[in-house]
Amino acid sequence: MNIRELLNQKVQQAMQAAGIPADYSAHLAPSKKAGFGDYQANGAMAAAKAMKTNPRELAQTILDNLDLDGIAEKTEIAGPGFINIHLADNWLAQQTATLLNDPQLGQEKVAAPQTVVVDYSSPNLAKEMHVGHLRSSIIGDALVRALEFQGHRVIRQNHVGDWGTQFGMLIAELEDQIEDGEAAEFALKDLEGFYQQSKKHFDEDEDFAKRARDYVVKLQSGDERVLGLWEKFKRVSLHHSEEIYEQLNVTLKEEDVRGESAYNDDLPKVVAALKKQGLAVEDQGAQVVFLEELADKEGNPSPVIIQKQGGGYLYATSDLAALRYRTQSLQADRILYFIDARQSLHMNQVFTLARKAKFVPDNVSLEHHAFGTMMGPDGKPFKTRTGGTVKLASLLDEAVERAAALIAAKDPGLSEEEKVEVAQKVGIGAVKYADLSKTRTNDYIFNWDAMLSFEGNTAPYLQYAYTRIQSIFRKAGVKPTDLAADINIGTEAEKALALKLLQFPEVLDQVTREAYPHVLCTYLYDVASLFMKFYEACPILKKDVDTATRNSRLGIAHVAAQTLKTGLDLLGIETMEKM
RNA sequence: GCGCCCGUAGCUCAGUUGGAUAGAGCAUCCGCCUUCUAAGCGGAUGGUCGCAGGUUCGAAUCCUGCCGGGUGCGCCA
Repeated sequence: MNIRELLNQKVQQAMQAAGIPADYSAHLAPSKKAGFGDYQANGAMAAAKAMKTNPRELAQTILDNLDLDGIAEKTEIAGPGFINIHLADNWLAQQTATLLNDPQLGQEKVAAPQTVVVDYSSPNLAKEMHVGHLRSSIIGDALVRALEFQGHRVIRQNHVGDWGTQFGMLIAELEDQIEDGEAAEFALKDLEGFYQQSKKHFDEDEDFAKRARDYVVKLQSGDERVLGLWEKFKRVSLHHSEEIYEQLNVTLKEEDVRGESAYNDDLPKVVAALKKQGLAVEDQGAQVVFLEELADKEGNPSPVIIQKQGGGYLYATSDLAALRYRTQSLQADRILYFIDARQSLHMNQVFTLARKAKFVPDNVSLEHHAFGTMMGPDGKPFKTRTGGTVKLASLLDEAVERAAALIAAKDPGLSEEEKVEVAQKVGIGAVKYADLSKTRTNDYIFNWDAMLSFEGNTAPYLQYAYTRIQSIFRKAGVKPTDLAADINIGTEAEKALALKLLQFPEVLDQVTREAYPHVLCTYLYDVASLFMKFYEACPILKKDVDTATRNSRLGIAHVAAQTLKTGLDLLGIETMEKM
């Protein structure tokens, strides 16, 4: 049940019955102010303008044709031609009751599922994961979960950086250390340190550097021994990423990894295809495509190098190969990339070129969902005190430690085991929510105190709202599944909460359409706030509450809890029974 | 130089193909617990929506110019 869609259809029909051409939309939206009903249709004004008639009169004609019997208790025209719709309490109560035992919470599985390929996280295996990988990993994962919840077929693609010149250097270093008798796992325990060390050798030791360059060639020509060392390195580095995903509660698994190296065999084919089509031309010894589509003011086309002089390939080439794989082999209808905004030009070039070369059919949607940089509290890029890159692992550890300290200070009477669980879920949830709740396209300021303040629009506030409801059920000794599907709405607080709960599907629509998880965050915060108000205004277990009212309110509370739990789960944030 | 993103309350942020009196949280101030978790709720203060024009019934939103910040622009990924 999607209220917005239902009302939109009804108003749309009424508009057509009123003689308005079908291309004018009802422009239906939730009302912004309490006095303006629950939903408003703003389409009459634009239509009247085009038809050169009086907007209020046209709105009246639409109302005359609008049948909302049983759904709305009142419709009215306001201002220059707004149509305000006041939904009926009975209808809202009935609809809420249908959510009681519905794990989908009103979100029906889509009738025509799409195959959606989502490219996210994609760390460079040469180094340890750092804060720069956080946003892609958690925003991408939230979208993946939301799309699956709607019933789409989602294919995760972790396009890890596992190829390129730096691997020659890393393999040479690994070889040296293994000869010294160290196991690969031990040598690579500190991946970041290992990288620095190998870089140092490369810069300072000419023989080492020569060997490193030689290994790049051997790697590319398939030398078995070098390939073996490379595999060993990759396995350890991937294992490190998997540990991070597990702690972060990100759903990426080993089988979702398809790194750059997977496309090695396709790279010459991509170049050959582009040359054959006359798109790629030789320029200063390299193979270059000049895109007039992205030309500057003077008409200079935008160059994309797909093969270096000397024959090496670049990441534009492997991104093109990946696009071919995703459309041809994976049969994607939609491909989403969660990559830093700084790569916007690159993505634009790759998409433009892929279309031009017919690697991707017109009906496949290519979407770069960019995001800004993570800044420190001073507004500058987030770094350690010494100016180094912040490792993701230490950031997450610190989050859990800080959460544990707060729990210890509050002392809510939890067992040791519960404290560990709550610290984990609150700490990680706080970090993720702080990020997910901001519009992804902007840079965002990372601030420990704000995200863990346990007040306002934070993960702990939402988690707390959930535990409050669980506490009510524990106290009542009632299983939610035993509740009769009988809900009554008698107060403003109940109505406002019920209406909000029924809007879950329409919010998810927007989230997956625009790839904006912050919309879901705002929604869940509204749910939690409205529940808190309901909790204050509507006693449930107190003496003077009659059984019918008590059960109805338990029902509303249960749907609120499920909405919070499910919504947070779609964001990759866990809930707990007590905190 | 050119491209892309951004500029909203002291701070952090919302604002749904242009809609009604621009909204939250934090901070500050004032209230509310012997009764379902006060990690909560209610109220108050706080705005030239960067600046200037334009488009129209209507602009934070669209267009143009300027100011300020970020980021990117041929052989790294």
